[in-house]
Amino acid sequence: MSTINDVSRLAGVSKATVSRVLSGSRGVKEASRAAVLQAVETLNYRPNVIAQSLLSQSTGCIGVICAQENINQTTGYLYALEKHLSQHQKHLLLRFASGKAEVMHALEELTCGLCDDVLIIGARFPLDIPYENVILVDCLEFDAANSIQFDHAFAAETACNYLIKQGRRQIALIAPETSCPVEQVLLGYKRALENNFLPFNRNLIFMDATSSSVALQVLLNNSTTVNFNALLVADEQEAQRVITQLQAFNKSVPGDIMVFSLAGTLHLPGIPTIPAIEYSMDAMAARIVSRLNEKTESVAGSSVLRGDLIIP
Amino acid sequence: MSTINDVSRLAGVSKATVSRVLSGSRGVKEASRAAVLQAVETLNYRPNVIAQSLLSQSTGCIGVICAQENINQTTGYLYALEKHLSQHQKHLLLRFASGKAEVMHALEELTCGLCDDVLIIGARFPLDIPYENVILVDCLEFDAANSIQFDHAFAAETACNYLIKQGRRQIALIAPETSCPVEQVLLGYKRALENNFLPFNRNLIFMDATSSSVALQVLLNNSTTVNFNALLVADEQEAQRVITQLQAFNKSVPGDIMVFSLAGTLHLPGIPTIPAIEYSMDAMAARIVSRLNEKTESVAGSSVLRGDLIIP
DNA sequence: CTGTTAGCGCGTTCAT
DNA sequence: ATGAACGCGCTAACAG
Repeated sequence: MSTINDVSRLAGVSKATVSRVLSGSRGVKEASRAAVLQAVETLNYRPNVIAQSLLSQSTGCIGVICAQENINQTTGYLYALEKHLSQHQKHLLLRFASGKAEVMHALEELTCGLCDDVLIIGARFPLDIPYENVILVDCLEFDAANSIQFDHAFAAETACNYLIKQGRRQIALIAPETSCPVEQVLLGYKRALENNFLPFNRNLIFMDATSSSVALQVLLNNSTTVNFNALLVADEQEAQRVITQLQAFNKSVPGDIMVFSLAGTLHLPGIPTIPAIEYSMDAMAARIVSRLNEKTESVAGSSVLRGDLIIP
Repeated sequence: MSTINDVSRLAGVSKATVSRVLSGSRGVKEASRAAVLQAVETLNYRPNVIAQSLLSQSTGCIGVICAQENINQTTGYLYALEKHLSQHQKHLLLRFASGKAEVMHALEELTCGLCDDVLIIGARFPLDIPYENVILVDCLEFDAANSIQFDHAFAAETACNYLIKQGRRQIALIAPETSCPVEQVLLGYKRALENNFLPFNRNLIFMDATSSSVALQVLLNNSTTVNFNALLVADEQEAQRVITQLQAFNKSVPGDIMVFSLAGTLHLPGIPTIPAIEYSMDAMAARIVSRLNEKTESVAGSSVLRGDLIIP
């Protein structure tokens, strides 16, 4: 790769002039401007962004650490994020990490000058970040200063209200800690029940189950004593899993049991659409990018994103 | 962020000594080594990788341009790739691009010193790359020097052989140019037919159809004159789409028509598994990383990856 | 064993 | 208008 020295030599001017032509172009004699442009063309010169970064102390790289346990998801959110970032001349440095140790390790590697800022997405474990320029997206810390949250309480409340209006008053909830922030979900769940003057039945709630399959089985086994005609699950994958299991036990969906996904739908042909809360990945990306730009002006804070109700 | 100067000042040694301690640690007096380590600790100093990159002329960043038309896929391949790359101390710089212009634009932005190498994945359009350090993965150019190809001919041949052994001798093929390399697929398709002494029926082949739905409809409308009891499609998404359409026309799957996906399965609960060719993303990632390391030793070439047959 | 010097490629003074 | 010089943070070569 040719450098600015090669260009200045070929054009018969100094490095400074070359630099001037390529950046501002102001106050340069037309002759030398043309010569520089010509030399740039023949040498196919492009300024080395690393050298520029060293000087400007910013690389334009945004680290994105995906901490989702549930990796088998669509690229939807990465796509939306990348589109918004590249529109703002920023690069997306991708990293997957499961568990706190891996996240912190990735963070170490990205914050040595490589990335201007780092996003941590979907961590379902506590995380105390010692760095400034880190934004937590849909992570556990609710009150962290620099975080963008999905309003899971709102989602659960909306879900319950919808189900209740559909005549489903016995709503089971299977939401393991690893897939969603349980306190938030439970908060919304209870709020909806209260507002509809319905009793809270602890036997319908499964938050600590290691496996959602086991939780559902407990429900099915006790179905003579514990009634339920709706089921709230963390995401669409969980939904499909429980639907299969329900059908194996002769429960029709949504006839007997209405299954509701608290996060997203897959929109795949062949899969029947179920009611769900869906978060706009585009809105999320927009929020993130605006936050990144805000940071330059040293404004910060926590913001909350609410999902749309999808009705099949 | 503190610099090497801060450390050297605090430790009372020169920058060079600090550098020595942090890299080689060989031939440094124990006293000053301890002083440096102490200063590093208190200042929480970490070398700036950008400055190191400027000197070493390599950033450890690998650009990955995803040119898939079909974006709604799983993160599977990105996950596998990132895991392999980070294992080799390399960073994955992600970029989505549709169409040649966008790909070339992304390439321009990444090859200005930011990325040591660039991967272009899944481009279904011609692409003449003017740069050295670019590897084409599952792209159109079959004979490009630096490419890693999926053996689509082998996939189609395997698929047909399997279907024929299952008693399906009228195999329709819907493979639009945008989703797979048509020549390759057709090659394998024809080879299998020849080896099984079956006639080639042009009316079963749809390669240029703008929409696979239209193609299938042509087949269904002509079903009195053109028989088919198996259907080869590009990927699982296509498969689910055509299955829905087939069922709407009272064709049972796989009873009347066996649908075969030429690339991948989703393995989602709720979706019945169909026969398919599945490429190991882990094997692909391993191949890519080994090619990346080979390049350092200036060895190159084209290699081909074959997929596994998945039987439901 | 360690400090000094030079230079990676670039932008930005400060002179001229 | 433009060239020389400096510095971004770091490592490598040389000298002591």
